[in-house]
Amino acid sequence: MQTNMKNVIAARTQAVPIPTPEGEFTARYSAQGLCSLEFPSGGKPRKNKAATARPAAHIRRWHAATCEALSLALAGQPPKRLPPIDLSQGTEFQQRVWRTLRKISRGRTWSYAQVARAVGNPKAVRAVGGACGANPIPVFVPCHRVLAANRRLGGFSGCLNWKRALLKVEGIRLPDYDA
DNA sequence: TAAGTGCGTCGTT
DNA sequence: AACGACGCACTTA
Repeated sequence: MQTNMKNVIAARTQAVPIPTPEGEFTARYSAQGLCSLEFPSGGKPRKNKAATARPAAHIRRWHAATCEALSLALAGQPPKRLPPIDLSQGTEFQQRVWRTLRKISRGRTWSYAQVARAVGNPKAVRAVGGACGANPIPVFVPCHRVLAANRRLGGFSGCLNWKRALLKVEGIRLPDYDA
């Protein structure tokens, strides 16, 4: 994605921290809803980082849903409610992939090839991997449920341990050699 | 079986 | 034109 586009998005979105036992996630909201979720970075305590303005009421509502859903997800539980999900920043192909990922139910896994078939480009297997890597809302758009064909772990844009952890709390067993 | 190599394929940069 | 969060066929031990 072009950097200037990123800047535009950054300028029009609001970042809100989410403290969890696992560290501080960051949620970003556009006018349409939750547009990105970031894993805790390095574990910085976050100093007096330019105290962002108190979010508007509708964003506070969305954020409450996000926090609750994230907390549940980290425990392997389904969300009671979710904020609106804004995937509009992706390309056509990426959005097709991301929408497909949302259909993978909790506790199940698909292969990259399966996802490729589902989006109608059976041969675009590697491209699906690329789209997963570009997923702006991990956890809620469950790219961690996509494994390589041999049922090995495959990759993850964040640290692979997050993928392992999320699969684990969902009760998904991986071959020993991935442990 | 297990591990390694090579190559097709396709969206993105 | 180059690069992957892949998959598959095909060696080697």
